[in-house]
Amino acid sequence: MDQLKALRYFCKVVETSSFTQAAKAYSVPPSSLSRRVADLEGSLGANLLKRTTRVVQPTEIGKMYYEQVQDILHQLDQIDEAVRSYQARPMGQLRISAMAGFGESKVLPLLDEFRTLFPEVILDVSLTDEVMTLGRDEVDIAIRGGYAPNERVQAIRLMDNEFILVAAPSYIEQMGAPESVLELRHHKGLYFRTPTGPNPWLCKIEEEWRDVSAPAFAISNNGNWLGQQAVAGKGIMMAPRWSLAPSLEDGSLCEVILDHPLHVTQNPRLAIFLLYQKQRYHVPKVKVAVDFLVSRLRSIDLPTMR
Amino acid sequence: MDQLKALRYFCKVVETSSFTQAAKAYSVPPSSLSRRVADLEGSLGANLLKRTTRVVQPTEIGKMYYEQVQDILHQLDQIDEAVRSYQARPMGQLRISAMAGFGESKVLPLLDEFRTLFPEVILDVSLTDEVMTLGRDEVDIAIRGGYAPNERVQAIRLMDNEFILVAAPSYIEQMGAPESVLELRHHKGLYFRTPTGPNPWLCKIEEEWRDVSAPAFAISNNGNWLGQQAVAGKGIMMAPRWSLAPSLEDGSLCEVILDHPLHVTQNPRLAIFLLYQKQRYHVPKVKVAVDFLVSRLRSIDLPTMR
DNA sequence: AATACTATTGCTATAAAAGCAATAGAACCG
DNA sequence: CGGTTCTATTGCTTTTATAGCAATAGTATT
Repeated sequence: MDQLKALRYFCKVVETSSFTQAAKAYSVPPSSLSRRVADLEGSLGANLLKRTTRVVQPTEIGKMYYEQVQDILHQLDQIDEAVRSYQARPMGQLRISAMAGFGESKVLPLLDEFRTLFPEVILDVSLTDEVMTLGRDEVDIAIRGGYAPNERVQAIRLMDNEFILVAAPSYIEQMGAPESVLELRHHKGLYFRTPTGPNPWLCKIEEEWRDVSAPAFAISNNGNWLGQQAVAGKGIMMAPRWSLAPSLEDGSLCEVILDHPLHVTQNPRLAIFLLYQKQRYHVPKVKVAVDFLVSRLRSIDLPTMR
Repeated sequence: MDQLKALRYFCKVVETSSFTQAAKAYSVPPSSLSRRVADLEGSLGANLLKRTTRVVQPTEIGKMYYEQVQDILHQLDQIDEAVRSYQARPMGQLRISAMAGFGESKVLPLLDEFRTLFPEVILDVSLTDEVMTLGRDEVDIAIRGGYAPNERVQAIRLMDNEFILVAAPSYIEQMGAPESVLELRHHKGLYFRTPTGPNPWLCKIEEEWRDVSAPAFAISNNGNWLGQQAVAGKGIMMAPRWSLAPSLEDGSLCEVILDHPLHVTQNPRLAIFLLYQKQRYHVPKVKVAVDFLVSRLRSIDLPTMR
């Protein structure tokens, strides 16, 4: 029995809830699927599908089997792709997902150079703060603020993601510079909205986390606009240090130092990571893109670091 | 082409470095293997093996392919076993690995009951502080002081593993009760040796970790013997709270409280976990054993908890 | 009750793998 | 250095298993 074929057939049947549909997908008669799946069930000694002539649905054990087998088939496909393309040139579609702000200011400017280096790689960059699932077929490379979700994913630390409090000189002149975190309640906060909600301002006072957010003047998921608001003296803002270099240099924004350090999460060492699947590193297009992005984005970090 | 068969053949060839040997393992002529592997290479468009008539060894890409394929085949086998045994009674050999001290005092006493409940399950318990690799075929259930090594392994917290400092009344009478961690240097330490070396005594003074171990009077990997030494007033000892309930109750040992809390690792919330592979939870023997051990060992925890 | 769609089964044709014997290449040994 | 032995591969035949088709039986829908 060609077990692998049987597994593929079985999965397709589960996905389409139909032998006929699944058969069409593989361009074979439904009888073939019926036989292969029956073989599979026979060799396992368990019924995987509840079948009436009208409805096909997996049994409890069938569901479990499907979940796991599907994952395995997916892994196999990936390995095959890796080997198949191993000795080929970097080419084909490459999907990159990056956090909106970081992607726009740091990643996009690099892509022209990348395209001249590897013209056969077609880039598909999506900037979003939604969390994409690496591992399913959707994304080749992700740039995120989180660690690796599992051991099949490699995470490379690109740079710190330390958030600092900034405001325009005009704002400070008008409102006065806060010196204590408790004074923030009398200020105007500009908040970045993540998919999980606006980022609060936290600080640890005597081993206890407290939310010392200022009243919100504006909330947006668009960092640029928030930055403009801050520069215009509309409010005070927590933003990642890497995004502030130009504004701090030309003096349009100043860092505000308080009695307690301010954070946006309880996680102490926030950082930005580049994520990819280890299995796929040997696919040429993935390899060159990972290496390129890591080399370029790590070098950006150097002047910011201390 | 039966791809799965080809993969199995390929792996066996890599493992034995020989088509002939691999063929024997599957009781088929070597020509079959040669053809299947050749097919595989054809479909991948890559040479997996360097072959002379005398030596067979994987190419660079072949090695990579082997590693990954082997893992996948292993997963498949496990899933199949889970499904095959799904509706069977709990039976067969079940391997449990537990930390020596905890296993002896907490796990072994339960096994008679387990055996009467599930007489067809043959228990194979190994007590060792060496770290066993769950995931390879060696162990079904492990009881350890660490978290899950990857997302395929489920970890269930059984109880705290807080270490406290204890000594016999006679020892305290003779040596005096230490009040500060810095006084420990004038005491006699009894140390438990883990595979990574004797457990030092650490404490955090002003955000800084310091080793405040007493000079060693005795070191052993046998907790029982160390306990006897402590009861005999030979020295002072750091031991997990769960192991001390009897001694503390009958007064043969007393807890020693110092100015700073003492630890044996920098990890703050030490605990004991039961580990098993999620994939295998549906294998009846594994399921009943996990459920049994968790229910029994968690209930032990209750009187110790606060 | 008739219709339309479904999964399954019996049968035949076809494709693929197994098995065997023969061949060619590589190391070993006297 | 030539013979021996063990190896992987290849040509050919037999055997097995799958594909493909047509017919059947079952289940919803109208």
